[in-house]
Amino acid sequence: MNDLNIISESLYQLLITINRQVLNPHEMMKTFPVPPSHARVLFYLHHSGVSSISEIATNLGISKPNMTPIIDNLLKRDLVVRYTDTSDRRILRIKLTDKAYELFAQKKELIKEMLINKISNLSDEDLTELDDSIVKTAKIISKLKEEKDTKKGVSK
Amino acid sequence: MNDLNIISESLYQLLITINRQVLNPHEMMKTFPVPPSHARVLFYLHHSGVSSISEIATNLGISKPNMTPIIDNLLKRDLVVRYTDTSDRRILRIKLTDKAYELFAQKKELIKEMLINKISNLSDEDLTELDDSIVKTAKIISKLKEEKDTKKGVSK
DNA sequence: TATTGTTATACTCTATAACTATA
DNA sequence: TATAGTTATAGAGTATAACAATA
Repeated sequence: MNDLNIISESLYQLLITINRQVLNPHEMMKTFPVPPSHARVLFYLHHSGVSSISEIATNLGISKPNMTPIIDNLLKRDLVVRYTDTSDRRILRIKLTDKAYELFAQKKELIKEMLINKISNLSDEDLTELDDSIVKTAKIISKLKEEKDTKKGVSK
Repeated sequence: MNDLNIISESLYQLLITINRQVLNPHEMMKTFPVPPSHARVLFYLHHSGVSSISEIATNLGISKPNMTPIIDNLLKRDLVVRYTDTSDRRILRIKLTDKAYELFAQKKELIKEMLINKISNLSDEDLTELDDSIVKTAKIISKLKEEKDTKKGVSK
C-alpha cells in the first residue's frame, strides 16, 4: 500500500523544480507572436482539433464574448480558419491552419534546443538515468485521465 | 555517449504531458486572489527572498512602471512589506509577509489534494514506480543551473 | 424556450515616455 | 551622469449584460 501523501509531495516538488529550472510556462507563452489567451486557444486547438467557440471558451475558462476578438485576431494572422457547422448553423467551427502547425513545429525545435543547452552539462551517468526516469514518469502520468468538456455546444 | 536529441525529446514530451494531465500553470495561477502578474511577483519573492523592485521587474520581464501598482496592491492585501534600503536610499526592498507564506502553504495543500485525487486511480505497482522515477528525475533536474539576475540594482 | 455567438461597455492589466529623488 | 522608482497616459485584454440568429 503506497502513501499517496508522500508521492503527491514528490510530484509537487517535481513541478516546482521543472518550472524553476527547466521551462517557465510564462516565458514559453511569450515566445508566441500572440497574447497569452490567444496562444492558449492555439494550444487547445493543436491538442483537441476542430472545436466550436463555446467549447474552447468553456475548457479554457475564457468568457464567450472575449472569444470573438481572439478568433478575429487569429484569423487575421492566418493561424485559424472559421466555418459554419452544416448541421447546426448557430455553431462556428475553428480549425488550425498549416501555418499554425508549422509555428508549433518551429517552437518545439526551439524549446528542444533550449533543453539540450540546459542538460548538456550533466554527466553521462546522470543523462542516462534522467532519460530512463523521464520516460517512466511520462508513461505513468499519461495514464491519468484528462478532464475535458467535449460536448459540441456547451451550457454554463 | 548519450544522444541529447533523444533525451530532449523525452523531456519535451514530459512537459507537455504534465501540463495537460497533471497541472495547468494557468489554472494554478488563477487560484491566487490576485492577477497573474501579481502572483508571479509573489512566487518570485517566495523563491528569491527580499528583492528590490528593479530586480523583480527585470527577472520577471515586467516593466518597472507596472511594478508600482502591483506592489501597492500586494501591500494593500498585506502580502508584502516595503522598506527603504539604508545604504542606498533610492532602493526599495520588498519582502513577503507571514500572511503570504501562509497563503503559499494553503495553496500547496490544495494542489497536493488535487494531485492525490489524480493519481489515486493508479495501480500500486504504477504508484511505486512513479514515486521512484519522480524522485530520480527531480534530483537530476535540480542540478541544472538556474539563470537569474541577482544584481542589486539592474540596468536595462 | 434554449443555445450559439456577437455587440456594447466598463474595468483591469500593461507598456512607453517623461519625471523626481538619490547616488 | 547614471540609477531607482513614480506619474501620466494610452492601449491591450477581459468579463458582465443585453442582444440577434438559429434550433
